[in-house]
This record gives sequence, C-alpha cells and structure tokens, in this order.
Amino acid sequence: MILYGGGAGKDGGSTNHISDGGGGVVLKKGPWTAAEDEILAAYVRENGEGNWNAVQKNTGLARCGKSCRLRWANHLRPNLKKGSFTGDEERLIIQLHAQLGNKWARMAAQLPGRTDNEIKNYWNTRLKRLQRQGLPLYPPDIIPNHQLHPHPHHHQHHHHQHNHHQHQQHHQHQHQHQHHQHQQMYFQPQSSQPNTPSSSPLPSPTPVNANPSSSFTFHTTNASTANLLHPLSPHTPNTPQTPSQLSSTPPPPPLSSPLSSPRNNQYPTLPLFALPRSQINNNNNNANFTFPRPPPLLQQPSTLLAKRYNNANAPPFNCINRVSTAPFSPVSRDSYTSFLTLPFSSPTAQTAQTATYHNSNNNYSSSPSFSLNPSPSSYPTATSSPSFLHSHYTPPSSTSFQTNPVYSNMKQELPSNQVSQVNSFNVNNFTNDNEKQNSVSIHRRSISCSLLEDVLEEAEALAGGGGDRPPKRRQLTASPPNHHNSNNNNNNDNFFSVSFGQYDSSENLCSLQDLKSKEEEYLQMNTMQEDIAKLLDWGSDSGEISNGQSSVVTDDNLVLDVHQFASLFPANSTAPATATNDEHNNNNNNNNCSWDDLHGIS
DNA sequence: AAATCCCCCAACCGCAGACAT
DNA sequence: CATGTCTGCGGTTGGGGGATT
Repeated sequence: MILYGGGAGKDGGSTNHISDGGGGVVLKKGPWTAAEDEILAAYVRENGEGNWNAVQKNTGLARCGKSCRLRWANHLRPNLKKGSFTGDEERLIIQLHAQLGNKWARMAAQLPGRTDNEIKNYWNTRLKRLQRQGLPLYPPDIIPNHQLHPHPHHHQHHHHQHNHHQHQQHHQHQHQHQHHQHQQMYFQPQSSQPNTPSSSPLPSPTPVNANPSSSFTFHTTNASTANLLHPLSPHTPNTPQTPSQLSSTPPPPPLSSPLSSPRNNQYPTLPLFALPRSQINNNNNNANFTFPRPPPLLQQPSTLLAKRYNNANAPPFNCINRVSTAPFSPVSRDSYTSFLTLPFSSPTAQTAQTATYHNSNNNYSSSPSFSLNPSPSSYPTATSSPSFLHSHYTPPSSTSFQTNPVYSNMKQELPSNQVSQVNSFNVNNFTNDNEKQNSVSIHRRSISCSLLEDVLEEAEALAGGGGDRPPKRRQLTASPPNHHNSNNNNNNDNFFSVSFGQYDSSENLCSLQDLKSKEEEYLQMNTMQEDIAKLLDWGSDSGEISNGQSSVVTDDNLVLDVHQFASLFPANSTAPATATNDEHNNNNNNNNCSWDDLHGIS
C-alpha cells in the first residue's frame, strides 16, 4: 500500500507513505523532519546503532529500518564532517577511486566523517563534469587500478560480480591493487565508470604513460599517501618519490592531454592538484603534471562558484564553509573544533551571524571575517556542517548543530534542513585576545582559494593553528570591503597570487615557534596517516609506514616542511603573481598544469 | 519577471552478504 | 542446509535552488 500525501518530499514529488508490508504501518518516505531526526537520534543514543527495524517498532517512527540507518549514517551520527571536501580529501578520493573503483563505502572508511553517499555524489558530480569537459578522471600520474584488469569494460556490466569478488577478498584487495598498479598504463577511465556513458567525451585511451619508467604514480607511495592526505605533513623520509627520484623519472606530459593549453602552455605554474611535498620541492623542469582539484571552482567561477558559494546578496567574500577538522582523525577533530562567523548582511550571512553570535555581544567588526571557536563544546558543530555551508542552505537556520538532534532538542515538524534557530550551544564567543587574533589572522587570509588554500591553511595550522585550526574554505573568495583592496581581482587566473599575496608569511612563520606545543597534535595527525596507510596497505612494500617510521614528526622536519613550502611561494615574490596574472607567462620552473589555464574550460 | 536549464545531494531502490533460526 | 531477517553497498532518482536565457 502506498499512500501519498502530506508535505513535500521526493519520490515523485510528494512525500510517500508506504506500509511496511505487514502490519499495516504506514511508513513515511521522503525528507526527514527535524522531529524524526530527534526521535531517531534519541533512539540511537539510548540503544546504539543497529537493529534499525526496531526503531519503528520501538519509537513509532514511521520510517523503515533502512531509512533510519541511512539517515543516521549520513546525517545524524556524530563526527560527521559536512561541507565541501577539502583538497586533501579530494585527492584521496581520486586516489582511492583509482584504486578501488566505485567502492564508496571503502573510500568513506578512509575519510573519517565522510559518508559513502557523499563521496559517491562527489565523484559522480566530478565525473559528469570532467566528462562534459572532456577531461580525464584521473591525473596521469594516477593509474586507475581497476582499469588494469583484463576486461575493464566489463566492470560496468558485471558490477555485482565484481563486488562479490571484492567482498570475498576484502582483506586482500588493497594488496592486489598495489600489485596491479605496477603496470604503468594509463587508461581513460570511462570504461570503468559505471556512470560513464560509452559516448564519453573523454580523450582516447592513449596510454599517456606508456613508458613505465618515466612515470610516477601514487600507488607505491607509503609516505606520499600521507603527504597526499597532508601535503604539508612532515613526511620527508620514506617518501618514495623523493625530489631526486622525481628528477630522474619525470613523468611525461600527456601525449594528448586535454590539459594541454591552447596557448601551448602545457605546464603552467599553478599546481591545482596539490603535490606531495617532495614534489612541491622539486622545483626543476620536471613535468610534474599535477592534477587539479575538481575543476568547477576553477573552471566555472562565474557560474558554479557563484552558485554554490556566493549568495546573490552577499559580498563575494563568502569565506566560509570549511569547518576544518583534524586530518581524518575523529579524535583530533575534537580539538579542532572551529566555528565560523559571517558578519555579513546577506541572508546567509545573517543567518551565520545569528548562529555564531547568538550568544555573543554582536560586536564584531564591520569587516568581513570569520572566527573560530575552539571550544570543545562546539565539537558537534565542527563535525556536522553549518547549514549555511550548503548550497541548498535554507535560512533561517542556526548551525548544523541544530540539525543534528544528537545535540539538540528541537522537535519541529520541519524538514530537517530547515531547522529553527535553537541554539543549543554557545558558540563563538570571543572572549580573549587569542581568539580575536585568530579571527584577524584568518581574515587576513580571507582571499584564498580551494586546494592551495587548504594547503596553506594546513601549513598555518601546523605552524600554529592548533586548536584554533582555521576552517578550510573551498570557494574562491574575494576581498572583503576595506580589506585586501589590493587584491580584489579574485578570479581563476590569479587566485594563486591572490591567495599567497594575502598569505602573510611572517605571522605564520613566527607561529612556527609554537610548534612544540602542537607536537602532540601533529603526532595525532600522523597516527591517522599511519592508520590510513595501513588500511590501504600501501606500505606493504617497505612496511615503513606501517611501523610508523614515516610518521615520526619532529620540529625540525616540520619547520622545514613549512618553510620549504613557504619558500615556494615567497610572500614577496612576484613569481606566483606573475604567473597567475599573466596567463601567458609560463613558469617553467614548475611544470605543473592547471585547469584554469585551459581556455576551453574556463 | 518568468521560463528554462543545470547542478547538487538527500533519499530511495534493488541486490547480496552476514547472521540467526 | 534452508529460510528469513538484518545490514550494507552501489546505482539511481528527482526535488530544490541557483544560474542563465
């Protein structure tokens, strides 16, 4: 029996009610309401996860167990990290997908706080985008492992069989992948992408790395895996692709790469896909073909960016939305609780204000800025996104905190993403100078962008962020009024210079002196890297990462790390600005290809 | 201003493995 | 061993909403 009616919903445009097939209980479908969330959350709080079918029986919640589980897993459970993926996460997703294929759950296991659904959506979106633009799914230095199988074109049509195989070999999977990856063929990925139509506009499957010795892939990179997770992580030892190695085995440019610039600017400067540190330091002529972060931010700034991040009424400085978390460590995330404020006038910003200043004095400056509240009490906020981070954000809303009934008590029959402004927590009270300084510090970097910005933020966080780890931001951000007026020309061509132009290294370098106090945090981060490496079994060759050797963090290498990174982009250097402001200026010392230099996709 | 397009993502579905009976 | 139930996974759908026309 299917009953339709009542409220908005999906599945045909209306909220469905469907019986459970037996007892005549009408089960609801469609979007969850806040009240339902609360019921479910309360149940899980009391009974724990599992036995989802009992939820309906015990609580009367008119949702099937499946739906309850999904709702909990994707939205209600603690430690969920919402908002856009960080650059690190994006890189990891790409890598994991190259290794695992559409194994979203397993990928999600590598991305704490992220759900398989989220990753799947991200990938599918990315897939569509890249296909539409005729771009490869993977950077040339990433060999989609599953495409190295003899019949990659069968992947799609025999998906379940493939799944079975993988299920049965669950614990061997990674190792096998690693083995296969020693083949150095770069197949275009459409054959392995279930969602990829056969008429994919992707380039022909020309092996771009036909010469195995001349390419490098991530597949054997124990430490580089960690580096990819944390490009600035102090993993210099054991990084398989040392600068010297890279120098000796420069990956050739794609023979027919869609990344080739129509200006013959094949390897412009901007590494849109962050490199492992070892590669970053490799400032030679190697054709380090860096893969971009997902293109939209760079390729469609006027559309997608604006769509996703810029409220029509908001100033372009919509510098929000990354609630940074400790790098893939739910434990660390506790200490990285941060909160953002958006003292804007836009509805979104106002909502953010309301959310974040709800209990404060509202005496924030008129300058757009955001601030952090490292208070542990706001932990859930850090892990469940502020609603304003989402493109579908519907004001009024407080923070996502309130969307998570685990930590709130709202009982309103509203779509769960349209919760009332019930402030369950006091957030973002600027009570001391440090916090204010954090705000200022972050504000100074308000013009930044996406992955690179993430790297910078991470560097800063490593240098001195600590518990005040700044939120990550994904979108391009423009100069707020009265601030950074010299770098208001925020666009895709100069984001790099803008970002670094705003990145006053002095303060951050000074903050390096505080490294010792953050050592524990670094260790925590690296522990997570270890865990990931272990899970991926990418360290099986040497075992070094598994035994933690590569995870040793010292002040020295950390400082070196940050300094090395900083040396790449000296604050006073004109090189980045030149490279970015002048599209035709090719920085030959850093042969990285960037998407934003591609006229065809910009 | 309205219509249309397009993208994002929440939530659904079916399938299959794991487990219990 | 067969059957039923629960759970997890991956694919797909379609509404919401911003962007464009």
